[in-house]
Amino acid sequence: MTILRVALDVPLNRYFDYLVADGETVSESEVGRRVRVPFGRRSRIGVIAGISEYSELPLAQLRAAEAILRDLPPLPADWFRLCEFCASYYQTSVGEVMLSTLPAGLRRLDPAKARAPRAVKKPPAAETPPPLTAGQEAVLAAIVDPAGAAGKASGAGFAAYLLHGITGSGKTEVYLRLIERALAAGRQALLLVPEINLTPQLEARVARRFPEAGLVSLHSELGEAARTRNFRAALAGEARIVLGTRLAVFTPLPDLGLIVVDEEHDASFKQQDGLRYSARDVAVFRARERGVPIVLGSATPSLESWANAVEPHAGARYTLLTLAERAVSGAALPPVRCIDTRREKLKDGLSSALLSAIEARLARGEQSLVFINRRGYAPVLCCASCGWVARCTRCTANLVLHQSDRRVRCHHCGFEGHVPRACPSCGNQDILPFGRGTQRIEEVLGEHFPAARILRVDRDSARSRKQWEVLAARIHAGEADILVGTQMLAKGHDFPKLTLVGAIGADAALMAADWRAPERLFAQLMQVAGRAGRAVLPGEVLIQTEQPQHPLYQTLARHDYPAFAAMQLAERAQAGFPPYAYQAMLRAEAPNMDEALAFLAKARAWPEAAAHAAVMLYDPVPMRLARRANFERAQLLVESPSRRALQSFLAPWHDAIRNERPGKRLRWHLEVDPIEF
DNA sequence: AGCACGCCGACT
DNA sequence: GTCGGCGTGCTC
Repeated sequence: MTILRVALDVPLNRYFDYLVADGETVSESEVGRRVRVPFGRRSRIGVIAGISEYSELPLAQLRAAEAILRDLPPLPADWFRLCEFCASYYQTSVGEVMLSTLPAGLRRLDPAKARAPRAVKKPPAAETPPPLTAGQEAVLAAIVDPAGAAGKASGAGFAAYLLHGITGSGKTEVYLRLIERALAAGRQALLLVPEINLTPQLEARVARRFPEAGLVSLHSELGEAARTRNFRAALAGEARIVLGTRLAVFTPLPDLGLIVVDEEHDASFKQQDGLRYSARDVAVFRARERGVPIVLGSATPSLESWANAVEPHAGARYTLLTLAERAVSGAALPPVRCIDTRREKLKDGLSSALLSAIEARLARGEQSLVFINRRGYAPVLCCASCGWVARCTRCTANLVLHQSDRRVRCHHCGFEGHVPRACPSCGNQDILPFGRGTQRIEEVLGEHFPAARILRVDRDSARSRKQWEVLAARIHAGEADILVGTQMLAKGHDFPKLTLVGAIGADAALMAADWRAPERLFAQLMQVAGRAGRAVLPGEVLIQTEQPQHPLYQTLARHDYPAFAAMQLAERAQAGFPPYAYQAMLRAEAPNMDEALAFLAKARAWPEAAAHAAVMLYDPVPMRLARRANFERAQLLVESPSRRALQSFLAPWHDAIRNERPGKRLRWHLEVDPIEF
């Protein structure tokens, strides 16, 4: 008797056994194919995870599979191991991992007729690679040649490298050379990037360099058909290079020989809903499991990765490689200077030093960038006479004034409303904006420099990839003198005429309750500072701050990431925070805070918790944004110095919570390795 | 997760 | 009298 063991998209962590349909012959080679099966009263698409002679259930309870779908090559064995690892590590079911990482087109009951793949447009000439710098040569020499690992036993070729390269040091060229080696050895390469929308030129560059490699990209903005097509090409081995965002880490690659994670510190590698995984961590597991090298690159590595590379007790899990020089000769790192804003009265948030620096750029026909990580006009709208503040009725948050379209918006739930003419509380007409966002800075700069062409770049002005590309093209064409923008502007693009970066409002991150805020701020400022003077023109970075002596700014001014990281790691070690502890977060949301807290308290009181001595459960507390979209939210932190101990606690605990069957109005989830608090 | 079944309150 | 609330249980 042949039994199909099928993974299905249900939160039950087991496979489901099916009989083979009449007349079907099934062999071991069907493992990895999709299958349509009856489940409950409807049909579903599953994946054949195994074939067996026996079932634990009486045969009479088994139903027959409806059809095995043979439109794709079977998913490979290492893809199953990857999904199984993720299911167990992130406390979800195998079926959910497997099915949720397939493109929607492959989960369809009625498979759309596969259109013939469009002929791949081959880019014109393959371009000549630029000569390598000494630093790049050294880095490449230190990385085990994937070709050497080819054909060896599983695990033999694994090595993890942390490539710490300052902005403009030519990390991308290193990636390209490594990809070249992998391709030459007949292997596939997987290149993960944080947000492909912001880096269309990277895709173009890879395509130009490897016109024969059938490069495909995989990211969430891709249409369903294109995503299915690209997934298929990767699985069939036709695409030799896959470039994608976090979801691409699950792409089946039969000849995988190299993984690169660019900007590995970036928070967008962490999926924040559904299956809450870290694509960077999954990538490292995958490389180890497949026995291939992985390179994590960043100018400001995550402290987790940094510790893995430099901490003696981490046993040098990663090999640290450094690119300390900019690749373009003469393009030095821009000097970074703090402007002490305690010494002068600011004009609408801008210091005279920053204003005159912008003025000098205008006079020379160069571009300036003002970085402020807050969109909208003003974060607070307040009545001058009674103190009323515009608040979101559904969230514990203030409404943000968006002057450009005279609306107020909640940045957490999407609520939108008119700007009130008068104070709803006392009727006073003086409703005033407090604080500054990109729109207000844009306005203020317009008043100071009426002749300047100012361009604002934030999630409001660049909603889609297309809009952002149009803006980027205008900046490149020199159609803007001053750019005002959020974090968005810090990524990807090089603007040759940009020689001044001014950062305002950065201090907010120093006061933040989130202990990861300094790490993020340092990375953001380093990244945005890297926009200045990337070509021949020298650049300059000015940071407005009330704490110019702060070690974060001091190390930043010296471009000394290692010193900053050492400082942060010392603080983390002292406080017992990651990477010196492993964490999981149980979150609950309900119409009432009491319900959410009661649920967590019950979970905390799980009797068997006492048996896990190495695991510590904190008290349930309301989240910082305690109410969002009419749900009261609370969380419970679980922590252990041992990842293994945490894992062995989580699995039975998670089961116990699931069996509790909390009320219908309560939603909860467990997140492993949370990064947001 | 869906989607059944099943047992108690306010409506044509 | 029944329409519908959500508690409980199952899915190979």
